[in-house]
Amino acid sequence: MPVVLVKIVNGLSEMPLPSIIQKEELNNLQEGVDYTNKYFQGVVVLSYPLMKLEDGTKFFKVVLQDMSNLSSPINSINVLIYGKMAEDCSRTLHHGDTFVVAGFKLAKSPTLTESGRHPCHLEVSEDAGSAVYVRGTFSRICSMILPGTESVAPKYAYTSLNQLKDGTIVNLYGVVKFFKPPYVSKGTDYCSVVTLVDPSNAKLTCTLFSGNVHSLPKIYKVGDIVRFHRIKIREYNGQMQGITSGGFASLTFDGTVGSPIIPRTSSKVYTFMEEELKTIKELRAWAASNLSISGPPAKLSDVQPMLFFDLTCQLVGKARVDGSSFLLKVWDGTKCPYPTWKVPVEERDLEGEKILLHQLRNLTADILVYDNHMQLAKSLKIGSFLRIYSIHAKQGSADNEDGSHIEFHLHGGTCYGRGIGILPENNPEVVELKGFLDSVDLGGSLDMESMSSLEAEGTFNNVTDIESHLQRCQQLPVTVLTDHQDLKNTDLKTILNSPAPQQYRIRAKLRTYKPQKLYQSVKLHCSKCNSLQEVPIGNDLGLQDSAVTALNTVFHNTSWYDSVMWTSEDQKERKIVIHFVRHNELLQHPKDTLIMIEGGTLKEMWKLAKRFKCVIPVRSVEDGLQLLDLSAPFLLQGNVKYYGCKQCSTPKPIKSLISLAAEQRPSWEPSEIAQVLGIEPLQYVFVMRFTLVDGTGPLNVYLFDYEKFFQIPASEILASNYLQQKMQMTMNTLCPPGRKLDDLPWLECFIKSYNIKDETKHQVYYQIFDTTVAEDVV
DNA sequence: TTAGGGTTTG
Repeated sequence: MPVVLVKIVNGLSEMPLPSIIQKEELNNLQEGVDYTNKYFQGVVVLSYPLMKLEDGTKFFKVVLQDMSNLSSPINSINVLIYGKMAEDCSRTLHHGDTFVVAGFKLAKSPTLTESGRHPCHLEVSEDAGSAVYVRGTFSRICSMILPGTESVAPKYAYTSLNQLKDGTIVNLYGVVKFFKPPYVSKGTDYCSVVTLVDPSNAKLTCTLFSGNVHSLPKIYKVGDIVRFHRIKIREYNGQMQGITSGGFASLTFDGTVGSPIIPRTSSKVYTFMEEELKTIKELRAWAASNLSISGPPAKLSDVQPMLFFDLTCQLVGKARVDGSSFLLKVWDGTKCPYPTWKVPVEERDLEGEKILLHQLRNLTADILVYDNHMQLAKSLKIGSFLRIYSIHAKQGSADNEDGSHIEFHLHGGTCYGRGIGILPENNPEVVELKGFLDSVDLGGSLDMESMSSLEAEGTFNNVTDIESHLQRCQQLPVTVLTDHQDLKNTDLKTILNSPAPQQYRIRAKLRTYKPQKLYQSVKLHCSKCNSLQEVPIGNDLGLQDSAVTALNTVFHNTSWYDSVMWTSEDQKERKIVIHFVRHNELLQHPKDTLIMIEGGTLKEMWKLAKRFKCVIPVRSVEDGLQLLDLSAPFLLQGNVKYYGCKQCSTPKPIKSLISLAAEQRPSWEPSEIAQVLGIEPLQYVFVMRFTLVDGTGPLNVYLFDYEKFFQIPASEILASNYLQQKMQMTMNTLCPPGRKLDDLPWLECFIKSYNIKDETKHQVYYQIFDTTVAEDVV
């Protein structure tokens, strides 16, 4: 039997044991029996320090309690572990863990054992062919934080949301469908309104009050899961309503499938047992298919005018504005693609690190908060991490001088959950944001926008400085060579009159280009057969095939993935199956997890792709899973749909992915996935025709670019308005609309000529190589 | 007591 040391914390509810081995009860253990194919399972109630025996062998001893036989006079046993396994176990095992020992030897204990303990002990080692499995319990984690709380857990009953009755006080679980972060009420308390749903399809809106903001649920986003204890149910306007009663307590959990189950609470004592772990997992799985939970919150770079959005950010400055509004200056490391409004405030009223405020001046957003939000805003600490809910990105008024700017308002009131939440430093999204903020280069290049703000701040002394800088910019070529700097320029006429193939350096102007609608320039290219094809558009075309047609869909819980099936609520009662690929028997963090989906719509797949590392649309066939027809993407990752070449691919069964899943740290690279699945991946590419002029003659050259020329990956542009705008701006710089030929900027390019011959004709084509848009243009 | 979900109009 292989040696396996598996640590499962908050993972699977069942041990991933080989089916050949069978469970043995404590009271059946007898000397002289062969336990090679048996296992014993118990909870670690005692462990001793790791020791070395006289011959140097490592030795570790634990006491396991048989939880299924607690009433028996003998309910625990010593386990002696030898060698490397002793070392591994001493590091891995903790009090309260469930420990499975397979393939052990049973021997009589040489000394008198304590009362209640079995007279024999288990001997475990790699040499004896033993295998051990460890499952950390949640109560262990709680007990580490709060020693002694796990053994006295009262048993709670939970009421489902469709069973609530007027005038009762109940315990319940729910998935957050809507919430208002705690705000100062007009009375004496903080208030938070939370709407919950659960698999009974009932809905409950709870109005929670507390003088202490920390005793209200710490909900950060829709989809979080809460457990409420002692909430009072009342009828209000013909509907059930929850309201805080004496002794109200709550736990809040991240609702993401596979993420660590760590309760957020201010309670000093709470219980959390295995059963409840199961409830959270069930609710997560239910919510994943039944609730529309938006993807990651917007960044400043995604902001669209006229919309409301939630922003996760860091506070860098704050200032009093007037009696009804207050200014928060925040950043998230990205830049809003539109000019943003700067709220004028008195220098002396602005709180925050002056140098940092200056450094971040082009990255901060001014958010004006009104009325009831002012009190909380004033109390915020500079440097803290916030999530501001339902910020209004308002188009600046047109009569204003710079009419196109965006203003950020947090209006008064709490409609739509409008408010400010303070995120703790250990919140995973804050940890991620901090990492990102640290990586932001504050040096930055001197772009036009930062120039004008510098001017406003007096760094540029007068208008002439700016004009001369502008002129200098215009003289520099807008594209540059990445190689071949030593070549001399050739004029276009000479190129046209020369035989192909050859390579040239040219200096020319871009008179026109095709396609004018830039999104039409994105194609899919097969590097094997050299074919080009259009990118399939939008809708579910090609994914119809993934419908789960048969009720007896192979519902495999195999060794390498876990499967969950849902039925959609609509009349079609569509079946959706998601298969979560495990790694070393464990479910990983969603961001590291590959999932496979049957019966999902493209929209659902996009949503899942935002949460999980990869999504592969599949269908079930008799002997397992297989890819859909290659009209559908074979993989969705991030914002990108990956397609395979129908002509050059030989799809293999999905189980070919096992080899990748078994890697130490599966990277789930699209290229690797394609390779093991027998797919020849198509690459996204920009294909454009530039008409260049230099006074000697026009020349049509083709641009065939994956990402080098525009410094924008062709694969990502279709999913990003921001990148499309950026590309449009670049093209406007290369070929400014409405400009006379004389006023067009120069491009420096490296081009190759080549021959295309067929039976009837012979033509010379030209293609741009080793050229990129200049740094100050991007 | 407060608020009782469904965007300000600065």
